[in-house]
Amino acid sequence: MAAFKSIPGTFDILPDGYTSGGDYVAPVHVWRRLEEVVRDVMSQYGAAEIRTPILEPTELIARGVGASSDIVTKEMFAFERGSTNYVMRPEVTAPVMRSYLQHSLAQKGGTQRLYYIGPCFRAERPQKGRYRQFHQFGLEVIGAADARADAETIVSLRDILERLGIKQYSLRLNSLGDAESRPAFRQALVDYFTPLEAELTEVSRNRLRTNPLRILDTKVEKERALLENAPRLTEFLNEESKAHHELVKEYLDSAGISWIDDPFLVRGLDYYSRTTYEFESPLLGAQSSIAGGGRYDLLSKEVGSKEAIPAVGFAAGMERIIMAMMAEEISEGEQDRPDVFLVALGDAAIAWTFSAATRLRQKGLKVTYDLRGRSMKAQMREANRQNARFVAIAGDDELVSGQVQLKDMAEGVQEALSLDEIAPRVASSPS
RNA sequence: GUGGUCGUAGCUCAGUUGGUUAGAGCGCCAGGUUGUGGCCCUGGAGGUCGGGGGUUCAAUUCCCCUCGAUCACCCCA
Repeated sequence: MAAFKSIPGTFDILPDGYTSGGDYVAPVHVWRRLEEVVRDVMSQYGAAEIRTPILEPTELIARGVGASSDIVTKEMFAFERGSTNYVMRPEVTAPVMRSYLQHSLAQKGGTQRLYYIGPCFRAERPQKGRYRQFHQFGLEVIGAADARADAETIVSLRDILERLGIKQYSLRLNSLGDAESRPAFRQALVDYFTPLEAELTEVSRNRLRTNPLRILDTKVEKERALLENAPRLTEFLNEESKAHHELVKEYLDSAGISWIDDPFLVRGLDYYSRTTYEFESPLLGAQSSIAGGGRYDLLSKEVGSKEAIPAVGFAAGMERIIMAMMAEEISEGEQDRPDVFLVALGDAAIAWTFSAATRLRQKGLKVTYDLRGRSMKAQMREANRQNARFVAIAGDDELVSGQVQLKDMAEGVQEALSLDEIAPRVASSPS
């Protein structure tokens, strides 16, 4: 038993994949593959990367998520130091908005398309697909009210999933209406359910007070039946919101995306408006959401902007996407492998490996060698384990002649070459 | 925060109806090959049987607590 272990709900990503308590953690090259695809697709959409601090003022996040104080006190890693309250960011939308305002990015002309990749932290009890340190990537399109912006975020996410080879996912879509319709609907829902309170589960009774829209999420049969006659969000949308929603759906159709209109899809927070959506995978258990997004025209004012700045975006859970990739048995890119592994026989050759490696690396090759002075057999085994393309063998004879034996590990053939001939030879061979 | 299940080697798991030195496969190390990997054979290292307490002549095994893992609820920004 090791003396120290990683904090519950956190995990190491190693060069090789491993299982821990039955949980598979994908090797680092899978993560890099995902990140590459994200960067690639994001740049196709004209999005630029933004990196914001892990630590943010607690107040920023508290304003962002609204007054649901439970989230701040119980679900976040927050602490006080001196007179400042810090929080380890639980999401990146509010930080990006903060950064946008802080640096007056609105002055950079038109809309900002910003994407991020990085860790987030929530103090929840871990379960499948839910960790205390987890990783998200996301896109925020700030300064655009146009329905194309809403659709664009969805299409970019679709592109990323497709590029990764993920086939099994679904997209649910809804409109939450604007600053007037949402509170009206919320009130109507409360008015409808209050007389029925006795028929609700305890959970839903709590939601009735704290977050009535969440009742729409219920999985209880009886409550779903009650919802049949409940007020419909769509009835509360004004003409502009309806038109916006229709337009988003038209754009999605033209992009060839299939979606499900789900009037029960809600987000917990008040700053969302109009478009809201969720990508789900059927392969992930209870935490089936792989990405969620929507329009948040009201956030900017919550975090201190004088004017409302229209914005739309999504956040995607990288752990869950990788779980989906693993479940679909997607081949996940390649592990890094050395071009040349140097095998040394004898003390003179051991000293030679260092200078030879330096020289070959300066020519751009990936070069490794054994650091423990082991037997030739062990060195060959190590070269094989590292999946080296070539092995360069040097003993006393080779050091005298100035030529080493370069062995092609896949072909099993070898030839005598000088050190300077190695790089061209490796380059001419198919990797 | 609540509940279910589970903790034996690096990994996946046997096992002990409580009884001398706790096993296998894979992985790791080495030898079989005096300078050649993968396959095969042989050998080896590696475990205070998650931790603490209790019952007992004796606990890895039974009981309690605790920690951890996992799944679900809650929450979901």
